[in-house]
Amino acid sequence: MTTRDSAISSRRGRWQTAADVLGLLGRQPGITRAAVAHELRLSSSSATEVTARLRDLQLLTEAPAPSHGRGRPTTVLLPHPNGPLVLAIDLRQGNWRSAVVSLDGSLQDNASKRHRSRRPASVLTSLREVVEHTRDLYGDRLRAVGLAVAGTVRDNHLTQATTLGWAQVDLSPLVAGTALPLLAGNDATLSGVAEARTGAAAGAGTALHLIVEVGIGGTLIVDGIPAAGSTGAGGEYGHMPFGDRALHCPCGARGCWDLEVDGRALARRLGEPEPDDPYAYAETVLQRQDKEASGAVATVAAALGSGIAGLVNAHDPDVVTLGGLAIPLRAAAHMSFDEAYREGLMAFHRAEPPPILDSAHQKDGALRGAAALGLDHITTDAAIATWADPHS
Amino acid sequence: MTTRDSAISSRRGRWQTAADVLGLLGRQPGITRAAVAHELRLSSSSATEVTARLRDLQLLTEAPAPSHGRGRPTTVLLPHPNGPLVLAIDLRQGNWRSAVVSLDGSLQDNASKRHRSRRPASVLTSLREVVEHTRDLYGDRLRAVGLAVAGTVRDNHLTQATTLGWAQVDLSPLVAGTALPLLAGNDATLSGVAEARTGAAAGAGTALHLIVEVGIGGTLIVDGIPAAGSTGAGGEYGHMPFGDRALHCPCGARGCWDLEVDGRALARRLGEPEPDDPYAYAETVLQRQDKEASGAVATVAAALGSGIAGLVNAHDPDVVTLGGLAIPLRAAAHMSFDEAYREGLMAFHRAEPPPILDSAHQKDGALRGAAALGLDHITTDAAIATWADPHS
DNA sequence: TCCATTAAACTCGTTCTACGAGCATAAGGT
DNA sequence: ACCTTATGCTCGTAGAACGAGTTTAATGGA
Repeated sequence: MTTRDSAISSRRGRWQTAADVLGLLGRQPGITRAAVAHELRLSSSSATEVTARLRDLQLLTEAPAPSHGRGRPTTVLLPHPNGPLVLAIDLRQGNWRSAVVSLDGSLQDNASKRHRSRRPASVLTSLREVVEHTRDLYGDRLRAVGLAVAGTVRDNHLTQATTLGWAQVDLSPLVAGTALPLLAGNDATLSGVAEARTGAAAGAGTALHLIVEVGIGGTLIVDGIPAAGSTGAGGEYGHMPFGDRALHCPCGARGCWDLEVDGRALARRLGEPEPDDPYAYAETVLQRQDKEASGAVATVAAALGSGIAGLVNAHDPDVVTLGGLAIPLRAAAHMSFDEAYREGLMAFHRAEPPPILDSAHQKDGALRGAAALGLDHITTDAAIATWADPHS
Repeated sequence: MTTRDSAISSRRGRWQTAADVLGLLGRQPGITRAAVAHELRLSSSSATEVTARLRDLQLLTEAPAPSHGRGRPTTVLLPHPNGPLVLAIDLRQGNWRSAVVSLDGSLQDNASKRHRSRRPASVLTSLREVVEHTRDLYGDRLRAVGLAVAGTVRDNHLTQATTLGWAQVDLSPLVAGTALPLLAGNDATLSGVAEARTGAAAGAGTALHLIVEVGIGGTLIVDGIPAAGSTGAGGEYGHMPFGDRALHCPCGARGCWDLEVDGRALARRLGEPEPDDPYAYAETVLQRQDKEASGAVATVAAALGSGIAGLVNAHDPDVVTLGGLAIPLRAAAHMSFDEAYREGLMAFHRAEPPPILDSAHQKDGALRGAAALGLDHITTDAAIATWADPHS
């Protein structure tokens, strides 16, 4: 009992306040030291102490802040040039993107590449090279890898990835041999996290994020944390039975909302066969000016608006953010969308319906969400303790 | 948008560990001191210290625990006979119930009374008498009042309460003059909290709780915390458009799930007029043995099962718990319910569908949830500090 | 019966975060 | 120049949690 295996945590919460400061730095880049002290309710002496410790550890640096009115000027907290980094990767259907991220969430060394082959082994090898290259470049400064994938992730295994056409893929080879922790998550979930942390839903207690690509994905985010569910499959709003029960969904259920809001729905309305690439198909339909196309778009936009209303009734979010095709879809048929949204709301919500905003990060969302996942990992109490004393 | 200035300050306060211990006492009544130390990862010296402090403050007492095998026996932690108490109240349509709750969540002094008049002023006066009587009985030991109401609550104001027929009622008169904090919440939400803490969903990371009474209410609970939404209206699953869009719901929207799963739906299926009391009507239909009734029950049970499947697809809960009429409804038409549930699930979930369990607390759920709300309030760092030094 | 074994509680000295009080500092305003 | 204001710094203290070592109260075998 005396020799407890708690070698990791010398003392509980020892670096907790330091972790909070670094977390704030990621959520509000460029925040001043005085603002940090105010937000975390620290006394000025504590702020002095914690920043001094973080400076000593090469976790952050300070630069003079532009002064506002009287009083001694404060400093802006910035990530240290030798500070820890995270590699963020967004694995998409046709390509991947990566970036190296510092504690303030800023992206450097952006890279991207189309898949030569879409087979898991090939893609993972390609990504592993990125990881190793980054590792060679930054050495011990690189502390974690955050990964966004278009699929359901649980314990670093893909359990479901219909868009990629993968199944049961172990993602851990990505970091095998590097001793780097891999933090993987669903792309829609992570883009929602990015919106809630630093995007259009920043500051919202409850935020709902929805992305239309092929079908619809999304996530409910409460206080910055996504409701990931038991197996990481939380946020599959596309498979709520909002639609026509006569329609069979590839998922096995019937009447899925998925089938009403994407390129497949547009094709059905236009009497055309199901497109191979529903995303590209939807983009072409959205560019057409004819009456038929705009009618189909209006119908689909209405299905989107009415479903969102149902989710707003259920979750009562502060704000809803949209990504992917949902943005041009709404823009192309604002009237139909708004009407369906309002009519689907309970009277209770109609006086002040939650605003529906276009996502601020757009295509960067998933990458920034992956970055946030990685940063969360390296700004924990335990991770800072390890950084402070690697031999502990 | 709500600003979350307090969400950030997760700093460990002076009494934080003591608060954690008391919180554990409420979740696992009868827990031993050794188990607490193990769960909170405290060293034995810390456990000694924290229990000693809590004993000195008359927050808990210790009793010898039955020994299991060798070794020095540990003690069971029990609420102190002079320790703090919470008054829990469940305000229902026709009556109210109350109980005095100690730190282990046990209910004493149970009371209940039918409303003489259903008008807000009359009911609130009646409840105020309960509060004052309890206050007189227990003095300073009474620290908070937890209240469950069948309506939407925000900042201790009822903003919506169709079953009670109330609107915009300020609940604070209940505690006016007593300086007691009032913690009010929705009854469905709170019964879900009770299930997640100490009931059928205990230990679940993500739990979905659904209650059918008149319409359907519920809540999504992540790590013991309900997703209350922006204005406290989270969990209104009854107003998702799972149903027939031709049907108008009193809420203003169309096709609400609400209309498919309660007494009103049964009446519609049976070709009868809408009942005045859909709950009682449903109970009589459930007792009928004829073919027509069982057909209607099967249809309604299927609507319930299929909607739950949609919510499971969306939230991926570890477990679903049922309350109210949902329990006899499922029992009466298990086949229809199960079939609709399975068919509505995505293939992904079919291998291992989340279990759907009857609630453990049944009619006590809301009361126990109100108790949990109150206990949460008095087991915070700040509340313990005030208890320790009332003059601070 | 006695004693080794075991798990847990207790004691003591140490570490270290956060704080309060008081002082110093760097701006803007008058 | 001098006051005002907001902020940062220094120093001493409080007190929670810890590690190491010791004690205690049970079981179970010799």
